[in-house]
Amino acid sequence: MNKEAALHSIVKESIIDLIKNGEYQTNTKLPTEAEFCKIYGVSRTTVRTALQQLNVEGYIYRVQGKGTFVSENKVKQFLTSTVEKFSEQVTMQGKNPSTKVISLKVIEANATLAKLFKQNIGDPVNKLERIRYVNDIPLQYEIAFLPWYKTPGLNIEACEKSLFKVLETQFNLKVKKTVEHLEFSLADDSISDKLDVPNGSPCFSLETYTYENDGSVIEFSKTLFRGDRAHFVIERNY
Amino acid sequence: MNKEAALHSIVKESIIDLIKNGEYQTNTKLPTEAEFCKIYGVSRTTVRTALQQLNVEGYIYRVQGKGTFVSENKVKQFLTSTVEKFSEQVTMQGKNPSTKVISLKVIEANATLAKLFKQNIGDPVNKLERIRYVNDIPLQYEIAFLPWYKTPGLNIEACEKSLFKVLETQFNLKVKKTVEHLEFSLADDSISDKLDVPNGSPCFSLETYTYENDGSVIEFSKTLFRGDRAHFVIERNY
DNA sequence: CAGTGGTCTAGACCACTGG
DNA sequence: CAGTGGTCTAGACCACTGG
Repeated sequence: MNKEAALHSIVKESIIDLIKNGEYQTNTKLPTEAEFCKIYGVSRTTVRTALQQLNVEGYIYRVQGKGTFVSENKVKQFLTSTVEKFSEQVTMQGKNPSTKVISLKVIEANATLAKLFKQNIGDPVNKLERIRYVNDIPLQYEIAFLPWYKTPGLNIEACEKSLFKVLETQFNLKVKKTVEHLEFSLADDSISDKLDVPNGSPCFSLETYTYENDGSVIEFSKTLFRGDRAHFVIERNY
Repeated sequence: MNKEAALHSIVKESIIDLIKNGEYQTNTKLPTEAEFCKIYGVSRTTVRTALQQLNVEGYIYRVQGKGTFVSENKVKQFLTSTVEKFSEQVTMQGKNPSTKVISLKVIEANATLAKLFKQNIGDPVNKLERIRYVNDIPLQYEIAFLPWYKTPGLNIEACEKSLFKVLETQFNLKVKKTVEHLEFSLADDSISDKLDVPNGSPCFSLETYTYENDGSVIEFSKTLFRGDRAHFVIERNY
């Protein structure tokens, strides 16, 4: 189903692995572009494409005239990857993540969901409720909606891990864009119960729209974070 | 002082201008890569570099086999550009932005600032306090610190506009990276007074570290947003 | 000065779109 | 099938770094 990965992706993933395995240590110098060309047997353009992406994603930094270096192994809680990399991020902070699926059911689309997914009212939609814990204390409560025709047979086991990974491997859906809205809100009865906080506690409300290549929405989710335990880090390279 | 802009930057800025002027309308097709090559008399690589950046920044979207299109003119409140593009963002939402400089003074670096800017304790640091209003209602209160040796003679008039623009044009400092920390906080006496909200009102606290090319910090700021009026949108393209 | 990343060119082949 | 963006190569010149 999947076409072969592009060369620059292979180079990129390979370098990420080497960084994670400790082959390339933090703040040490990576091979030069010319050396990478030889190592992987590809052109400089291909190496540069890989390195540019690693730079944007924060793995490396580059200094003209000096070289390319491995970034510090800091915790990068990109807002845009809260769904995708929850477990990994928490683990990197030396804590223990877990996910509990509250429910996974197929519901009928209401007017809002029908419009969002370009379906008709009453068409089937997967509704997934999850709570995520860090060291067994609840951090976030999440409700996700996915149109059934794009994600038939979504199963609970897969949802206990990464939803994004499931979309890509099981349904061959490639995420092109995400738009997130972050606001302040207060825990109501239902939320305070799920996050184990008093009614009226401060929370972050994060609504996420996930788009496919063709511009259609493949996921809409609403996540509530405990205000006393959530901390977002946004890092951007220019 | 500034070296000449790269060709791809010139192409990029030119296309942004044409979009803003309405030459290229929302959701219509842009010229093809080949056409841009002819228009600007540059290679396809140069055109693609420009278009790739425009894609990441949300100006355009691309569909293989079809073409390149102008994105919808939505409000993009990138968290990372709250400082830089405050006025522009607010204006796009049809509202009236204003900035009031509370104070601009030179203080002596304490231990934290000294360490951050790699200076000695007691070295001079610019301290800038501002309040930003939308339709004359306060939205955010900001304290920014900039090491004096990098920003000598910073003046109040410049600070009423864009600090980032001043850094670039007046001091020739190019921003390479920003790291922002977003947390929940409650307004204390001082803040509640400045933002005109009751003591204990919910706020967003956003701490920003701004880095130069060589990895040194050129700005540290702490901004408090009114929780009842702030709404962040984070958009990312893949 | 040699080493290294930044910019740019010209050209080739591919995958996807839509008639 | 022609048109269009995606990937890749080989090669050139430049700006910046640090001995």
